[in-house]
Amino acid sequence: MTSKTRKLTNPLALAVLVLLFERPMHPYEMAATMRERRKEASIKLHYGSLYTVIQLLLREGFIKARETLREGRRPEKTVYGLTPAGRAEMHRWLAELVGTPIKEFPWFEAGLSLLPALPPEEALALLEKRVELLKDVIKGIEAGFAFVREMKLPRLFTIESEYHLAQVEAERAFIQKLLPYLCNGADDGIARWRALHRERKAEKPRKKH
Amino acid sequence: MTSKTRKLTNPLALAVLVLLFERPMHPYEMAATMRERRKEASIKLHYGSLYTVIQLLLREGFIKARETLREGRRPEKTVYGLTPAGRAEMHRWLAELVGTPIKEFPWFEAGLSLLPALPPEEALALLEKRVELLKDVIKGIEAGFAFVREMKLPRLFTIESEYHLAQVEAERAFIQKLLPYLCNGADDGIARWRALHRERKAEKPRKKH
DNA sequence: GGGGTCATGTAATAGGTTACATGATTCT
DNA sequence: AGAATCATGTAACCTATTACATGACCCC
Repeated sequence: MTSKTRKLTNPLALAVLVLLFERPMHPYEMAATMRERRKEASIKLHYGSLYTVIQLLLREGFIKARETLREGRRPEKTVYGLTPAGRAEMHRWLAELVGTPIKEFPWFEAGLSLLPALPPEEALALLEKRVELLKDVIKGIEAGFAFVREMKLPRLFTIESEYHLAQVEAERAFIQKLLPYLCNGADDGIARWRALHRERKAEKPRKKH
Repeated sequence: MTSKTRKLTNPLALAVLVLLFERPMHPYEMAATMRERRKEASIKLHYGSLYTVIQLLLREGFIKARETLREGRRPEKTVYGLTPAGRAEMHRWLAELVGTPIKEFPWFEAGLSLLPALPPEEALALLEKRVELLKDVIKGIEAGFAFVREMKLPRLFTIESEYHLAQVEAERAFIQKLLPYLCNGADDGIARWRALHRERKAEKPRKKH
């Protein structure tokens, strides 16, 4: 099954499959484990939809109930486990994620591609602001590393943060390299951009009053 | 309105607002223009949902019908234009996109964070495969630049591709730096990873037959 | 007694995708 | 004649999000 034909696209579903590959668990335990491992930092998941996702995984035959526990008068805990199909799907999905680059659509890329709709001076100011904020993000990630190193957690469990850092770092460097062009660029694009927004500014005030 | 309270999150809606900021258009013309400018390369959009999105923009009061044209017996063309609210929303949204970094959730980052669920040798092979594919992606983007340069299009209209290239390049570099660690890493994480999958492999064959 | 955690779920909503349907016009 | 383009829309589906609801148990 390729990504095109995959029904479940919610990353929470993959996270659940991986957890159950480790060992059978009941839903609350899954959420607790993921929270403990801070999976929400690297995987887009909403714990609120856990029970929905489990329904879907059941429907697809990827997991099945193993046993139902009851302690005292508390609600029943249903422990789920992977089916062979689930194990296969987990493997296929994860291997695809790791081995095959897919085009992602970061919002910033969309923003850049629509940048000419902002006045040039404003665009410049916003990008400078972004650079500052990115520096804070970078500090935050590095602080996270420092913390993890103190806890003596092996590097293997933080490679996703290393990746995140590399991406953010690259973005920062990219913007800083881009700024001079937007600022002093003498090509036709920049000229037309400036002209367009000068026109607009001349038009608008008429409407007021 | 911040991203938290925004109702329309479909980037196609933003693209439409920006187009109408340029000039009033009818839907088909919007799609044609976006296609011509290859917006689908940098913005996640499905032209099929254009008419749905336009309904939503109308409902929100961001656009309104300007005039309805009919040529011969063809279907009516409704030309839409921005309302003041639409212009404001466009500006707010775009400025936010450009000026404020938000956490994105690339699938590869999720994959890395779940990597221990794959056998180490396989993970390694997949990452090596990914590097090769990334090199192709990079070549593709660079070929795009060459083409654009021949067309004498100003750089301003390709900065989103430059950004994309920077990100992909950073990812390639990151993986190549990571590989030696996964391969020869002598820390506890790698050791436990190898041990876990050795165990699994020893278990599984029993099930067959 | 109250707050926090354990633990499960339901229901409403809707934004978005996909596929389908229609028909005129223009080009080859 | 037939294919491609112009041009608009509908309708089903449905994943996923959000909010709400429930109640036991435990510790201070």
